[in-house]
Formats: sequence, C-alpha cells, structure tokens
Amino acid sequence: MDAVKVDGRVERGEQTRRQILRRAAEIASVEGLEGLSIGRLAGELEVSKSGVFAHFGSKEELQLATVRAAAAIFVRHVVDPALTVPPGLGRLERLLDGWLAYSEDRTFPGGCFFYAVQAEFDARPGRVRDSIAGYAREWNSYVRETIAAIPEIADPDQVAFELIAFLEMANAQSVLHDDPLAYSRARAAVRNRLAQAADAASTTRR
Amino acid sequence: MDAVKVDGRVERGEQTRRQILRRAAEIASVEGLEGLSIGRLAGELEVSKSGVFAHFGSKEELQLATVRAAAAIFVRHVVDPALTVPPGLGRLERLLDGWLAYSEDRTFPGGCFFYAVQAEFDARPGRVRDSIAGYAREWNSYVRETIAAIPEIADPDQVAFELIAFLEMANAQSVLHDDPLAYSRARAAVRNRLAQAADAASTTRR
DNA sequence: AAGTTGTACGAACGATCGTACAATTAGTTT
DNA sequence: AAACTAATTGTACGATCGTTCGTACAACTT
Repeated sequence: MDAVKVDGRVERGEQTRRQILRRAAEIASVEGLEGLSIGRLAGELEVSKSGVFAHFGSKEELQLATVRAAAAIFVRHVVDPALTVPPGLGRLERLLDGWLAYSEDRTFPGGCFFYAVQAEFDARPGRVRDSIAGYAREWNSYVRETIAAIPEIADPDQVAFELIAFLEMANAQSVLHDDPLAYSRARAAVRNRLAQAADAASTTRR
Repeated sequence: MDAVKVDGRVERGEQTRRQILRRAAEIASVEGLEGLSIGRLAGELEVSKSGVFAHFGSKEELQLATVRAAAAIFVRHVVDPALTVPPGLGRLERLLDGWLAYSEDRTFPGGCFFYAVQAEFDARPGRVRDSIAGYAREWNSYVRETIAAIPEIADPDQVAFELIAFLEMANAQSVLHDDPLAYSRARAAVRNRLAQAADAASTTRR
C-alpha cells in the first residue's frame, strides 16, 4: 500500500489529460496528427481551449503525447497478449492474430493508429516523425525477435518484412474500401508464408 | 495536323495549371492533400493566391485535380511501360519492377503519392476519398488481371494482395527509415512468392 | 478600331489556427 | 481562517486558412 499523498487536484488533472489523449488518438487515427486541432479537441471534450493547451504547452508536445498514448494502447492490445504465450510459433501466431484483431475491431476508429500517422509524417523532418519512426522500429524488432525464437524459420528479417506487409495491407484495404475480406486474405497469406517457412526447414533438414 | 485554333490565353492558362498541379502533387506526397494550402502553393510558384484559386474554384476541386494529375504520372511511369511487354509473367515482373523503381526513384518526393493520400483519406467521407478509392481499385484490378493472364498462377486475387503488400511495405519502410534495403526485401519477397506459385502449379500438374 | 473573352492580380472577408497571459476556481497546507 | 498551489478558464494576439470581388491586361472576334 502506498496510496499516500493523493492530491485531488493533480489527480483530476491527470484524468482530464488521459481523456484528452484518448480522444486525441481517436481523432488522429482518422484525421491525422495535423488534422488534430486544439480548438476542436476542446470543443468535443467540452473544456476550454486554453485548458487543453495548458496540459501540453505546444501542439507538437500534444502530438508527441498522443503518439505515446497510442503506443501504450497498442502494446496493451497487441504485444501483451502475445507475451502470455511461450516463445515459439504459438507466440508469433498470437501476435499476428492480435494485430489483425486490433485493426479489425477498430480499437482506433480510423484503423491502425500507426499506419495513419506513419504515412502522414514519414517524409517530413521533426520530433514527431522521429518518435513515430522509433516506435515503428521497436515493433519491427519485436516481430523479428519473435520469429527468431523459432529455430525452424530462416531469415527472420525477411519473414518479418513480409508478415508485417500483410498486416498493414489488410488494414489499409479494409479501411479504404470498407472491405472486411482483406483480413481473410491477410490470414491466408500469413498461414501460407509460415507453412512455406516450415517446409523449407524440413527440406533442408533431410 | 490539327493545330488549328490555338488560343494563346487558354494555352497559357493550361500551362500554369499544369505547373500548379505538378507542384501540388509533389507537396501532397510529402505533406498530404490537406497540408497542401493554396497560399503556400501560390508562394512557391510565385503567382497570386487568387490566381491559383481561380483555376479550381475550391480547395476540394484542387485536391481532386491533383489526384487526377498524380494518377496520370503513375500510369506513365508504372502501367505504360509494362504494356510494352506481352501478357504473361514477363509483363507482371515488368509491372512490379516498374512500381518499385517509381517509388525508389522518388518520382514524387515523398515516395508513392497514393500511399500518402490513401492513408490520409481512407477513413473520412467525401469526394476526394472516393476518387482515391477508385484509383486504388483500378490499380488492384489491373494487377489482378495481369496475374490472371498467367495460367500457371492460381488465385490471382490472393497473389495480387500479397504482391501489392510487398510494394507498399517497401515504400513505407524506405521513406520512414530512409532505408533503401526495404526495396531489396520487397524484390526478394516478390521473387519468392512467384516461385512458390510456379512450384505449386508444376506440382498440381503432375 | 471597338468590343468581347480569359487569365491573373490585389485587397479584403470571416473563420480558425496556435499561442500568451491574467483571472478564477478547487484543493492542500499552514 | 489565511496563505498557497495546481488545474482550468476567458480574453486577446498575430498568422494563415479558404473564399469573394472588382480590376487590369493580353488575346481573340467582329
């Protein structure tokens, strides 16, 4: 127990901050981090514009905080569940299924948050882009390591590239064309690619 | 020869219009179609804001015209070259190579124009989104038909999904991380997937 | 030469953007 | 109860947004 020193004021502040960031991430997944305006955010949350602003001090800090908040949600929905499965093919499958569910269930209303903001910031300089690129790298590494833990699969880098490509393609297609079939295609592609990797391993072995 | 009736005024108008749209497509590939502002466009081209505006009548029309202009450039760089090759595996390979070159050579400074604007508009309603979705459908269909012309390959829909996923992934990774290696991975993925399809065909045949 | 058409311009519009700062309210400490 | 602190608000700012309008000028028609 360390529930000492709970200042009701900062407690309240942190709560509104969380509400702001949750809404911000939702908006940004649809309209982008630039489409996210402080005034609009304040209007939708029924608080004052200066109240929102005061929490972050600048729009860039709001964007950075939004990315961090979205990353936390991503980890909770996609990464954590896979960690309950022991390393190996099972964990990888859980990870990929988790990602597809995270996208298909519209955890963010605009589909995958990072797909949206990645495409928005990939070609411009700045701290927001760097932050997004950092999280993207982490995600790539994590998928690669998860694959690397399966000795049957050679070239985890290449396989990670292909599997992530299927996931992002499913998200993109399903959002743009309102077509849930894209997820079936991605699942089939993943299944096929993993089967191929296993085949190659057994062929090499003999 | 039918060079009759060349009105010097409309000729001049069309030329500035082309210049506007070329620059607009460049900007939009980096900053998005919303990041594209009429005032900025006018500033960079050293013409008046009202002059730019007069050509389109509204920002939405400017965005639509920009998408059309970008589509024309895409067709010229990717689709047309493949049409010089007879239908079959050769044409497909030419098409995919052409796309990767179009992205890698930065025909648009922000990488593939359609990757950028697709992610920007995929989750909002409106005519711009519909236009982008239409072009995306055309592209999907064209790739699928090109594959379908190869009798050895079963399930052109699925294969098109996977191949396009590799292309987009290469574009995304290379732009975000400034990593040209992504294109090698995509080429390897394409090669592998086509080899697998051919293998499956020969196995079925016997 | 006179009249018409098409492009481009400059100035101004209301709205909204991000930001600044002083005033106010709510909660904690003395 | 008074003093203090943190979260929130209201008001205002300069800049930029998309858009409108009247005008200037070059090019074409008669």
